[in-house]
Formats: sequence, C-alpha cells, structure tokens
Amino acid sequence: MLADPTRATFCVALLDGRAWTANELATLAGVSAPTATGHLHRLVDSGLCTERRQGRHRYVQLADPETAALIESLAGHSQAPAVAPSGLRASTASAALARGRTCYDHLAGRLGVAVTDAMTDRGILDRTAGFALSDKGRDWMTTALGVDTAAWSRGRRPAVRECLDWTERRSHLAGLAGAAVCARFLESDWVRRIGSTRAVRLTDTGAEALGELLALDTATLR
Amino acid sequence: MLADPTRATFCVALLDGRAWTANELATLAGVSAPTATGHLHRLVDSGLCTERRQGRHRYVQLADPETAALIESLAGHSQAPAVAPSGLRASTASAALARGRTCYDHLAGRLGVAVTDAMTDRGILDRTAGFALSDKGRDWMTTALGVDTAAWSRGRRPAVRECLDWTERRSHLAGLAGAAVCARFLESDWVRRIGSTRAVRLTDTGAEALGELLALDTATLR
DNA sequence: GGGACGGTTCGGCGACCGCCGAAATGTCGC
DNA sequence: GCGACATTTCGGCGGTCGCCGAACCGTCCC
Repeated sequence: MLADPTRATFCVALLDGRAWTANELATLAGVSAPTATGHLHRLVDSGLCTERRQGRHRYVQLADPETAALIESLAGHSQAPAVAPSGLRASTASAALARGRTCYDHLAGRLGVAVTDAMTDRGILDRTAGFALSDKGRDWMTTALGVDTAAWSRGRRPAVRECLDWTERRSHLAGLAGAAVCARFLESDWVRRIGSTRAVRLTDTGAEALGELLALDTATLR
Repeated sequence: MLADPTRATFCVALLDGRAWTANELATLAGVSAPTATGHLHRLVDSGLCTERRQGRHRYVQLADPETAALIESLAGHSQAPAVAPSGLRASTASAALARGRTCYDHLAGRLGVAVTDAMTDRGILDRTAGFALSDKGRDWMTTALGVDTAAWSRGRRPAVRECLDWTERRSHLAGLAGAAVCARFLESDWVRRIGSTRAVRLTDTGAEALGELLALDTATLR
C-alpha cells in the first residue's frame, strides 16, 4: 500500500496532520484527479486514512498517530534524496522545512531536535535509559506548559516516544508529550506555520520564551 | 522494496536474527532458487540485508537492529491474518510461536509480554511516562543478569525500546535491554529454541528462575 | 436555472516486475 | 578429475497495476 510512489507522496504530505482534499493531493503528486481518487479510496479502505465529506469536498487525513508513526519511521529509513532540490523557490522551501516543521502533531527539523536536546539538558527528559519524562519533567509540563500529565496514563498512545528526524538523522520528541509541546507552542504563537505548509518558524516571543523556559539559544533556528 | 510478498516473507523470516541461505528462504517462501537470488540481491543492494559468503553458501541476514525494528513495526501494523492456519502441524507451529519466540534479538509472544509486564510490576521498568529502565532496574540488570548497563549510553541504539507484539497486540521490551534479557535467558538455558525456528520454550530451570527473579507465574507459558 | 468546480466512474493502454526453466558458474568431497 | 549441490545468469512469458481521457454526478454560487 505504501510502496507506490504516488501514495507515498500523499502519506508524507498527510504527515503534517491536517486534512487535505483530493485535488490538492493530486496537484502535489503530479497526477490526474481520477488517479488521486482511486489511491485515496484504497488508502481509506486499508484503514491508513480516514475521510470526512463536507459539501463537495472530501477531506482526507491519516487515521491515527500510530499510522503517522509508521510512516515517519519508513521515511526515516529511506535513503536521503539523491538530488538536492534545484531552483531558488524549491531550495528556500526545503531550507524552511529543515529549519523547523511539524511531523504529524509534534515538532521536527532543527527546531524539534533542539527543543528535545534542551529538554534533555534541563533534566526534563531522561535519556540515560530509554526515552522518558523525569519527575521534574512532569512538573515542568504542568507549571511551564499547563498540561495535565495525569490523563496520559490512560489510553494506548505512549506518553513519550522517540521519532527519528529524517533531515537531522537524530531523534526528536514525539508521543503525547511531543504533541502537547507542539500544541502549546502553536497556541502561544511561539511558533507559527509558514503559509499552509508543514514548515514553521520561531516567532520573536517564541525565541524569548524558549530562552527562559529551556535556556535554549535560538540564534541558529531563525 | 518491502511491498513484495516474497521479499516480505523473507524479511519476516530473517526477523529471528539468524542468517539464512538463499535456498532455505526460497523453500520457505515457495519460490524457485533463481527468484530468491534476485530478491536477495535487491535486499542487499538496498541496504536492508547484509550477506556473508562462505564457500558455496550465501548467508543473508538483516543489516542492523534498526532495520529489524522497521520490519517489526510494519508487521505490527499489518492486519491480522485473514485465515487461521489449518492442519495439525501448522497450528501446532503457530501455537508455539504465539507462546514464545524471538523477535530479532529479544523475546516476543506471550512469554515476551509476560516478562515485560513482570518487569514493570517489579519496578524494573517505568512505564508511567514512556518506556524506561528505573534506577532499580539498572541495579537489577547488573545483579540479576550480570549485564553492564554503563556501556549502553554510548552508541546509537536506544537502551530501551517498545515493540508492538503482533500476536499479543501489546508492547514488549526491545532495544539493548531487551536484547540483553533474551541473550542471558538463552545462555542460561532458561529458554530454548524449538528446532531451528524462531519459537522458543521455557525450560524447567527457566520457570524456576523467572519465579525467583520476577515473581512470574509461568503456568500459562508452558 | 445555469455555469463552475470538486469529485467520481469507466474503459483501455502501457509498463513494470515477479516468475520460471534451462543452462552456466563455482565449490565441496571423494 | 568428477559428480553433487548451492547459486547465478539469461530469456521470455504473463499478470498486475498505475495512469489518463472522456463522460458523469453533486454541490455551490450567482
């Protein structure tokens, strides 16, 4: 199912966690609308995606975080692209993605890895044996981010998960904690989406906040 | 690469962590030798597998634990097999696999999940936030298993990793800790391979040892 | 109502790719 | 050297599947 280049392109696009319409995906992948329709039917039938009909539009998105994690891990294992993007526009877009982006519902790129590293340095994450939130980390989630971590023990989704970043080739934070951090950062406008892409950029207030909360040097992230 | 049924069968077989010859894999997957050769070339070229020539034999195995983890996660996401294995022999073999098996280099099946659960109950694993080894767990590794956990901080492979068990549909322990547990159990003859398959069974001494070390009730695992 | 537009169904074309048999190569054991 | 055996190369067959154009169905907006 994921082996077809067109469907793979769809899924990577859907990794941004948003719902796309059939035509958007068709244009992105460079195929005709009928082709895209057929692929989307198969993705929905196989349970990888879900759809929401709304008027004459059909919005498709990944079925759940587990599916997103699977696609991430496949993307992480695929070799680096053979050719670098050419052209000013493409390379600007690709640079923006490398700097910071969302990966389903958490942060990735240099920004995502930097935040994860800073959380480790500050003792919020414990990476000496596995990838876990320390006691201090649980406090930090509540006081700094206003997140109720007690609710995390219920449910199937892991609280903390490691996700291989395919541009940085290093791990960043995923799971419920990663999603909470990303959501809070977007809500507080510390991080803002660039247009309607997956790419995000750090705002001025965001840079300041991350300096205070995580002693993070944001100079290379802007 | 992994989408072809024959190659997928090869990779799942290789999940036992051992090296297989081309003919063994051909027989298992029900294809001719030339077909198997072609597939193995592609798997090696793509970096998923490595080969070791030895006389007139060609031994193939998975390239590294990361690759094994990828295949595991794909296997975990594939739907349950539509048809139950039929025939006495097939169902005995499948029951043995469900009871206990190796999953690349760690334990899986009911046995793997039970050991993981027991380690959690005894406070060796901390699953309240992520999947990590507690301080107590590090001591246990050293005293009970004679494993030096200090060496784990170096290297890319995570010390503790969660692996979705495709028969139990629950997580079991993987990563360096999972590999250490499995290796130690096999060395001590607490667990023994059934023939040359991935399936393993608990020995009498093993049942006793697990009762002492983990307060594990092994009645349903035999 | 009528045009615009998103999405869908149908039919058919073409390419890719997995498969095998036959024959070749290389290794082992005697 | 010679037969047995594991593996490989080659050539060719066949099915699957992705793709598109054309025509069709709904919904939205004027």
